[in-house]
Amino acid sequence: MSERAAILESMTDHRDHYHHGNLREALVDAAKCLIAESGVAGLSLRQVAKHAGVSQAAPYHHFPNKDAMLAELAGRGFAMLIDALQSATAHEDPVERMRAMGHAYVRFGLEQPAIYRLMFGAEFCPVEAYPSLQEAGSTAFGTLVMAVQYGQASGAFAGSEPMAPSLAVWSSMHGLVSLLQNKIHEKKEMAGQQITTETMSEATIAFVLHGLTAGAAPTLPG
Amino acid sequence: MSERAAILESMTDHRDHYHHGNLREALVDAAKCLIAESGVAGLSLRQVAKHAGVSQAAPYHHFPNKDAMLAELAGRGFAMLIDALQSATAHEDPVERMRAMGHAYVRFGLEQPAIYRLMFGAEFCPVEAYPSLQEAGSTAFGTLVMAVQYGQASGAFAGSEPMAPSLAVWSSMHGLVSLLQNKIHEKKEMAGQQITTETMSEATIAFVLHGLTAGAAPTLPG
DNA sequence: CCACCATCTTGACGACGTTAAGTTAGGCGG
DNA sequence: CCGCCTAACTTAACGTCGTCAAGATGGTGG
Repeated sequence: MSERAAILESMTDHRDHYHHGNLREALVDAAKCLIAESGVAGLSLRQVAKHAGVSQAAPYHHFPNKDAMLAELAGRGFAMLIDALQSATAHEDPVERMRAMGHAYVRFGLEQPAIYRLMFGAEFCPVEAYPSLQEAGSTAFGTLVMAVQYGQASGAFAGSEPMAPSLAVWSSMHGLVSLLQNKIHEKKEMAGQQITTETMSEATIAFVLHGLTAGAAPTLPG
Repeated sequence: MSERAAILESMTDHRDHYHHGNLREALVDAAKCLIAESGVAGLSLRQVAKHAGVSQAAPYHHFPNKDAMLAELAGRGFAMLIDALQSATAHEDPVERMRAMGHAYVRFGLEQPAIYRLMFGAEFCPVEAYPSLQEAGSTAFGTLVMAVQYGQASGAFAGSEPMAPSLAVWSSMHGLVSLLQNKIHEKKEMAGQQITTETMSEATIAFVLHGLTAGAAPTLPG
């Protein structure tokens, strides 16, 4: 019980011991919290440290610099995204699987907008500098490619080359998330139409599915 | 001629006069230059000032703060984008017009990646705080909507409601630009395929056009 | 019981955005 | 033609930032 209490304490109160116990996790949690409030650009390492109840320099004993900490956040984001995408494979029907994948992607982007921008923003935390992040991104994309292949193999999707349609689908979903994050459907009142997040997602995903299933998919020169 | 010489001088040499002459333009130019090199996040107002040959506080006589200067940059970006999109209307054929519009959009995003990210990044220069930017964005989107309407009216595109397909097209193009900016086609070697920027754009635009022309376009609940 | 060493603190450096107060110089009334 | 007015610019400063160096702390193995 004492150990359990110590663990609980280390997760809730970070000021009892000089040695924090689990500062790394506490920092990541604090960063995740602050990033969700103020965005990536508004995040400061000093704020994170203060929020975790430690001094300004403490984080440097757990991360080489700020970018590395953001990379850690992005890495966890990729893990969450991959999980969400793979859970869509519960659907047997290729079309429904793809639809579920699209919805999962959009849901992740809207529930974790700051982390999503961190992952795909290309402006913070140079993803290029962290090979593990590139690998995570490739894994996530691979999940989509496999779903496309699954649909093509079953005859539900046109074509046999999965890369081009996969790229198109990913582009569409990524763009959709960007537009939804900017709440473009709430501004400009969209010619009087009442467009919600759900209808916009539904419409775009349906548009993409329509492109996947009907006619010949565009191909890349192999 | 003396006046002309003064103007030319003010555009090239910014250190001759205590009164700069045209510092506002010089600052915008310097910012455009620096932003293209180091990205939006790496831009500092002090660097811009130094690059223009003035002191650190000089910009504050022409812009209330850094965000306002970024907003100016973004505004000019939107103007460029709108011009590029509208030039696509030179094509009579609705499909070719839409294809040209897509290519123009992608070209802009790849030729001005930093400004593009500034315009659509949602992280810098809060677009929400500058109504003129929102209006510019709506104008740009309106250009696309009109092209969709044009295609629907001529029977080339399915459906009669332009908003849903327009959103889907915009999403796809925006996502495509993001992926291309991150050079996702160069990494991961794409299963051995040699995918270039052009083939990827072509394939995605063809995919979108296929969705626009074939079958029933998805609709939004009116 | 002590010495070790990872962990954390304090203090500092340069760069940043921004403001305040002073300086310069072109233009206008006399 | 002179002197003032004011916009445009300067220097100096404040607080915050990322980061590093040097010192303090305290649990743990010998």
